[in-house]
Amino acid sequence: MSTAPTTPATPERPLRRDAERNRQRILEAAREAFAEVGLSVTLDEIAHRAGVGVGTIYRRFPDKEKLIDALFEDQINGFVAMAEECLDHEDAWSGLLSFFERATESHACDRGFKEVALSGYHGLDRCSRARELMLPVVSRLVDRAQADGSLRADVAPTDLPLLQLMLGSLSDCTRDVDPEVWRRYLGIVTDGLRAQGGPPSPLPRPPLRPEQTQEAMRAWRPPAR
Amino acid sequence: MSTAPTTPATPERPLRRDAERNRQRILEAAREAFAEVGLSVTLDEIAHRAGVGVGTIYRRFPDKEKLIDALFEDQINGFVAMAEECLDHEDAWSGLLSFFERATESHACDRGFKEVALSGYHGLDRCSRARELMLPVVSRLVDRAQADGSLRADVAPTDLPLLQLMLGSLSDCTRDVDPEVWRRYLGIVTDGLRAQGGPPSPLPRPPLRPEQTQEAMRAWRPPAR
DNA sequence: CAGAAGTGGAGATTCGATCTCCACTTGCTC
DNA sequence: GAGCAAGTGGAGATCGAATCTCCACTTCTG
Repeated sequence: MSTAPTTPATPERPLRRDAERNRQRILEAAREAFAEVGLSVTLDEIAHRAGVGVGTIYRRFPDKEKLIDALFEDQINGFVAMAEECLDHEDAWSGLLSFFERATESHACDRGFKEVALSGYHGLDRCSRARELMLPVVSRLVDRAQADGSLRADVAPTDLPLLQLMLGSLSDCTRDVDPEVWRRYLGIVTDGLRAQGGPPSPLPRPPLRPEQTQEAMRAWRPPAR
Repeated sequence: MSTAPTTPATPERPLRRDAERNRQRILEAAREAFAEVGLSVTLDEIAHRAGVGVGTIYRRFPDKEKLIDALFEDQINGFVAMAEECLDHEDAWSGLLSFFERATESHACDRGFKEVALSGYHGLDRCSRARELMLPVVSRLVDRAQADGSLRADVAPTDLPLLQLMLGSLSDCTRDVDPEVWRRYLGIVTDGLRAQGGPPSPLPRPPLRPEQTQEAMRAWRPPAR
């Protein structure tokens, strides 16, 4: 969300003023484009949004992967920090819910981030290292909520990323139709995770209308080969 | 599953015996390949599996789309029939569950079918006509289960295809790791759909181990552009 | 104002798919 | 079993979409 304080280039020799300005524009445009379209946006598209030529991008970043790595490092570390904060909720269940909701939200708002966070995407060392930090934190969230009897006993920490993945693909194809409707399905899933039944919790969003559903399905794309 | 009685070519003039045999091989190979890989398998791959050259495929089918349309017509009609059968369960809830389970199963076993059933995939007239028949049937399944108080009152018929879509993308990336684990997540989701809480229903499959989860995530691919 | 730094964007390159084409092979009919 | 229409394989024409290169030109800075 915030324009992160991305590394201001190696200060071996400072960039010319116009060059530095372009560098920032590229980073900004890339963040935007990755968020909207996903990691598959072309560099041509990014260059266009930044108002520069492709050549300018290649002058600053050796290749597309390096650009991605530079861009998402902060974001993925922030994600881990968010999970840790959720451990501090005094109520274990609401801590878990809060993690779940914020995680799904990040995925819904930023396709690029979702792809970096969920997939292997080879060659993003810094990002994949951060990903490894997640499982332990998630385990503690799960343990805590099972210990106090709010989370059903038969779910495991490894279930969470997979549930995230499911919700992520839903939000991916509903985003243009109703960008918040994923909350409805998150509600259904989390009701399915509670240990003791009670009445279902009210769903935070109304269902899609039939035409909206049609449109969402039309927006669905099979996974890339 | 069954080798459907696909239209035996226009009987204007019967094919030579070897040609008809090849035609069947192509259909069979295509069914297999679409199921395993999805609609994006190349015709080269299909030709290879069928033990014929690409040219032979093009002699029988004007293009890839026609081949797909021919292949999935029966299957999608069968799907609608299956949904109608589920209306006959005397218990509304188990009818709904049964539909849900069998639908997810078809998607898990056949990537091609999933893509035809869920996405718009333009230009498959016969298939898309069949898809339109679904909503009314699903509505009756939902109504019935709400009328007898087993299904939570705030879900709508349009929720079902979207829940299917979620489960479908899960099964897509877990299929090589544990082809049945989608049942676990189906269990969580359907627990979230029940009207009155009770104890959670036992999950039909154990969770994935951490390495398996890693592998499943590695198998995840972002939607095609 | 000189020269170093930076730039744009056409196009070289690679890749992976669909579909064409024709010299050759096979099956059917008489 | 001969002759010919039907059928075949698969190399390669063709398309499209992406990454990345290159260099004549522009812009900054000391």
